[in-house]
Amino acid sequence: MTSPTATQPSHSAQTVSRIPDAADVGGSAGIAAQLRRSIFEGVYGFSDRLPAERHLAETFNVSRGTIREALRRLEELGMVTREIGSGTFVTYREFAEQAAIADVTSPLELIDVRFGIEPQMVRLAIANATAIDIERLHKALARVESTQNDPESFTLADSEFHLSLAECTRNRLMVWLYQLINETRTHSQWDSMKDTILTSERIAKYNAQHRQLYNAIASRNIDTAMATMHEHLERARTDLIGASRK
Amino acid sequence: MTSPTATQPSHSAQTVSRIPDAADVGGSAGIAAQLRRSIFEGVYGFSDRLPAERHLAETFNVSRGTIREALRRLEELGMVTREIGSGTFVTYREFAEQAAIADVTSPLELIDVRFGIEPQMVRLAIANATAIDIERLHKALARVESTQNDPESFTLADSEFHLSLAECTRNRLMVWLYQLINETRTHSQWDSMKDTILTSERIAKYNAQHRQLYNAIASRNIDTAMATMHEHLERARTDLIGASRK
DNA sequence: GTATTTTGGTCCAATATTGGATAACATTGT
DNA sequence: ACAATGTTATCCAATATTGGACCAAAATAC
Repeated sequence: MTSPTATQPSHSAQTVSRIPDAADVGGSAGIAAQLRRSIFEGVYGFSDRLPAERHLAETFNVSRGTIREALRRLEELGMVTREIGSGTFVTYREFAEQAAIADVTSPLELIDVRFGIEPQMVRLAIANATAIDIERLHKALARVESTQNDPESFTLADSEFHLSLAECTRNRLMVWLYQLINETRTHSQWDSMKDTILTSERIAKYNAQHRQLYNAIASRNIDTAMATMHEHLERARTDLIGASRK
Repeated sequence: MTSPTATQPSHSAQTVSRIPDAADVGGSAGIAAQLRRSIFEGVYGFSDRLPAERHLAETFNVSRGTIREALRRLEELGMVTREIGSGTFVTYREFAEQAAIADVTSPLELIDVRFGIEPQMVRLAIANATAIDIERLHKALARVESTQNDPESFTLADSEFHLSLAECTRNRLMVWLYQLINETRTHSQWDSMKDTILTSERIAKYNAQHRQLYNAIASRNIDTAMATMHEHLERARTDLIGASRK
């Protein structure tokens, strides 16, 4: 075996020596390659669950042990994590173009930008928000207030609250920009610091400011609203600097 | 596997193992994948209500608990929020294409956003600009000043000047955002108005402000710089409103 | 206004499914 | 003969699914 020509299957394409695809290699290595490619291609997106090992064994027509070996390789590559009783989940996330920017942006840089955008958002919101916008902002407020103890869900709800505020401006460019800023917020190094920073005490204080901000906007009190937003961002910056000192 | 040809046809044959789609994996994970895809595709748009849990349970032919688990995953990803007695609502906003946003953004909306960004840019520029940044800003100033009579090239050089200012902040997110704003600027309705607005007299006045701004930044005079930037934007807004009245 | 219906939120216990682990054996290539 | 890999089988621990019931908030009907 091993004569190079012997491997060519072909009746048709023998002219070009076909480079064996990684997936053609039999066994766990080939299966790992196929799964990896599927993940790269987006067949399985971030946080998706792969078919169960026993199902994969059946579809690939191999034993479960082989599948487990293949998955072990993917796990080593950091592309999946496996949870007993639950399944195998994709942890690989493909990056959008903006992810490059988002990844190099520090939380402090983010705050600096927000210091420009958000007070202006408050001003425009007071000038342009309709009753429907205020109502939506109120719902977002209720949601963020209901996440007292979980940093993860607070971060999410907080983003939604500020995005609702952006929508109050009735300025589509503003909304779009703020979406991009929010995106950066989830991808930046903030992600790894939030558990340290967001104690339930701090969350409570942030939420007090959220409510104050809402009240000021709903009553069209621009001075209070602007002042509150400044305090809000100043507090965020202070907490951030305090955390990076440690 | 001795006979190489027997088992692996690999291309073109029917035995290629088809990897099940993410949506085909059973249970809550598969349902979450299907719902997520529907949201991405716009079947359920922003703020739309998803079918009731009990209804989804019937549709997917699974128990309500499974549906709830799938929805919990979507909630975790920030794609939906759930309200007792009301329903499950989509909170995922589709990123509109940049060009589409640019086309529907009015020059006045653009000015409103710049009113937030640019004064902050001035502040950060004074705090962070290096000698090299100041030098680059100076060159940009020279270029914009040399375009006294041509609205087209003034618009271009003006964009470059403000972008150089953005670079003075040493904040990559700021630079990136301002590039997007500049993009909008060239696509917006501004394009059709600039020949009316940009008389050589107005260009001269804008450039006087550019120089004043540069001098204030180079000498780190923040009060003068901020005031000048406000005047600059205010003048742009006034000229714009004046033009749209005609 | 009140009453009814609909909706998501929660808990329970029985059952099914999943990944983790091990052992005995088969196949392949060296 | 040897080592590596794949196969088959079995059991375990953790989790998911199911079907049911009831609750609380919101919407709807009256």
